[in-house]
Formats: sequence, C-alpha cells, structure tokens
Amino acid sequence: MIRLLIADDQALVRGAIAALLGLEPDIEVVAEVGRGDEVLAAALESRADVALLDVDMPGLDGIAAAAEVRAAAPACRVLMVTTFGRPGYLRRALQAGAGGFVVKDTPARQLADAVRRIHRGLRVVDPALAAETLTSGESPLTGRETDVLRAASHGGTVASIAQATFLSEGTVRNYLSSAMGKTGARTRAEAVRAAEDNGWLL
Amino acid sequence: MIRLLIADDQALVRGAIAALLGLEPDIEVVAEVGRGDEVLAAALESRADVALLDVDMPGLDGIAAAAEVRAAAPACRVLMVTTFGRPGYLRRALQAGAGGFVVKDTPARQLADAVRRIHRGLRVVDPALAAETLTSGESPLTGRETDVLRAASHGGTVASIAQATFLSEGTVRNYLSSAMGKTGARTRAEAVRAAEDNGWLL
DNA sequence: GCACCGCGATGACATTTGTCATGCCCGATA
DNA sequence: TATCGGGCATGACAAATGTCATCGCGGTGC
Repeated sequence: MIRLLIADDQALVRGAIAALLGLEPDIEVVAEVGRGDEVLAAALESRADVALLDVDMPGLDGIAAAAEVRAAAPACRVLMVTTFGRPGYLRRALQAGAGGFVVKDTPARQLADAVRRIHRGLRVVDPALAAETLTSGESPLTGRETDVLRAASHGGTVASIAQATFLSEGTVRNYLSSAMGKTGARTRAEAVRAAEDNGWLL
Repeated sequence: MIRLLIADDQALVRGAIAALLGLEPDIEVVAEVGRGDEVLAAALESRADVALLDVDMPGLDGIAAAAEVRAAAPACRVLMVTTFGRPGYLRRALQAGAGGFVVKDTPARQLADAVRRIHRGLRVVDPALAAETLTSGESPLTGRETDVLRAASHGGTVASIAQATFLSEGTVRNYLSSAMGKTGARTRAEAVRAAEDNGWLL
C-alpha cells in the first residue's frame, strides 16, 4: 500500500486527484493540504511514502516544500505536479530533491504509474520538458537582475522598483536593460514574461 | 442519471474530475474534451444534460463555448468552472447562458451538488464572487481601449501594438493613456494587469 | 436640426525608459 | 603581486512613452 500525500491549493483539483488515485487498489490517500507550509507537518504526521506537490501554492511554494520534506522526512519521496511546464521549475525541483516532475496536461491514467515509479525510487520526468530544460540552460540572469525583474513583474514604475530593491533608479534601469539584452526582449514587460516563462523568477 | 460532459484543457484535472464525479451514483460522464472548439460537437453527439466547462481552453474560450452550446443544444445546461475568480468572467458567463459558475478552490464535494442543481435548472454562483462582481461593475473600457490593451498585454512596443491594431501610434498612446486613467494605473503594464484581473480583456 | 458621445487621428510637450561609458570592489589566475 | 574578469553601481544622454489640447467623422437620441 502506497501512503500518499496530496498538496494543491485548488480544493477542487486536490479532491479530484484524491478521488482518481483513491480508485487504485495499491494507493491510499492519507493526507490532503492546500498550503505549502502545511506540507511538512502533514507528511510527518501521516507517515506518507510519496508526496504529490503542486508548484503554485500559498505560504510556501512547492519546490521549497519539497526541499523541506527531503530534509526532514527523507523516507517520503516527492513528485512535483504543475500547470506550467517551465524549464527552470524542473531544474529547481530536481535540485530540491524531487524524484519526478509531471505537468497537468499529461493523461490522467499515467499519474498512478508515476506515483508507483516514484515510490520505487525511480525517476519520472516529462521527456519534452526535460529536452526543453536541457536546451534552455540555467538562468543567465545575475542575482540583482533577477531581483529587479521580479520587482518589475508587478508592473510598477522604475521609482517603485528602486524603492523596493534599495537601489538607485539608474541602477534599476541598468539591470532591466541588461536583463532585456539577455532575454532578447525589447521591452521590460517582454523581459518579465520571458523570465517567468522560463521559471527564472521562481 | 445525469449525462455529464467535462471540458478542461489540463488532461490530469479533466480525468481527475471525471473520476470524482464518476463516483456519484446519479452521474455518468459521457464525454471529455480538452479544447473549446470541440465542446459543441461532443455535447450534441453525447446528448449531455450538463456541460462542465473550464474558462481557459485553447481553440475557443469556455464562455464562447457556453454560448455555442446554449444556442445549438438548449437542452444541455452549462456549469462554468475556473481557476481565476475574475468578476468579468462571472458576468459574461451568465450573459452567455451559463447556469452556474464555481471557482476551482471550492471544496470538491460541493461540485456534485452543483451539477445536480444545474441539472434541475437552478443557478449556482459562488457568493463571494457574486458580491465582488456586483461591486466591481461592468468594464469601464471602451471597445478600442480594450483592443489596444489586449494587444499590449504581450508586452510589445507602441509601434507593434499600432501595427497589430491598424491604428496610428499616437492613437495607441491615447487609448493606453485613457485606459490607464480608468484603471488607476501608473503604467501600461499595471493597466494590463488590472484589466486582466477584472476579466475585462477576456 | 442639433447636441452628444465614441472613434480615429495629429502634434507638441514633459516624463519616463533604455543605452552607454565609466568606476569600484572582490575573487580568480598567471 | 599584478592583472583580469564579472557583478554591482552611477550619471549622462537619446529614444520611447504618457499627457494634453484639438480636430473631423459618424451614429444616437432628444
């Protein structure tokens, strides 16, 4: 019997996945949570064998939650599930100790198999996403560039970004410019979008 | 027996919801599709009583699909499901003939009840979202303002927006400026975000 | 008919943004 | 140690963006 923990912020999806996997004879759903910062406690208390974690969650994102689980409950393996197949997500999830990574538009019947593979210690990675990750490479953005771009992602002015990052306005413009160069964007908004699509802002 | 059609672009979610509702004794899932432009044909062919439609789908968005279904298969009632509780979505969904509207973070067990209510011709609307919709009001944006803002939502320059909308650059700047005024935004990107959050760009 | 309103357009203007040359600091390397 | 390179920071300058006043056109409604 595989003891499974499910973490997803959308209650409907969480419950539906629980119902789907609950139909499997060898899987038992022992915990369901809707926030990243509740994952670890639930994993410990329920003694789950496998944790199915969504990347986008309030409180703590799924990748950080995966790292927590791997550190404090090494017996519990992690399978990440996400809506967005972003190269950077896959890379960081695996670095955080996740055993697998699937996107939400994979066929439903494959999910149970993925859980079983993870439980046996095997790796499960979407092949297309893996290829994309390998070709896209790691983030070319430097630390401050990432900070500034993340601050810019809400759409504010340079002045507000400068305040948020404790930098001079000129410096902010500089980092934005350099980030735009590296992403091939002609606009700040394009750069933000490109970086988000690659998962470089986490 | 309620004959149910499920439309959602994420195969995993679609399958999981099918599994969840398939457990109900009085519900039978008779069709599953992953694109908006496949909804109508599937509804007709499967003679579904209720269509469960996600808003975000490729091909044709769920609201347009709902209008199609109501026009060509009036016997099939529509329940919209969405990730984002945007005021404008609810308004337009109901105008398109949907009988109900639920967000994906409602508890899973309520979904079956919602389907039954819809089947009986009742209305199902998330109360919090309804309140937000009523207070936020209809879109204050004029047609062209919406067009320009939508074209701007990808982050391009004024020149590219002008090309895409067949307008002069000055005119584009004017519409952007006026949209920014109406949304209370200080930046084009902020205006885009505000309009998206309200569902005004659909 | 006439006022009104949304749409499309223009040009001038002040601000904001993006680009560039430059300098500092620190760690790596010859 | 001397030098090099990369990340970090700044200010000046050019280009783009946002703002404003104004105009003509075509419907709508009184």
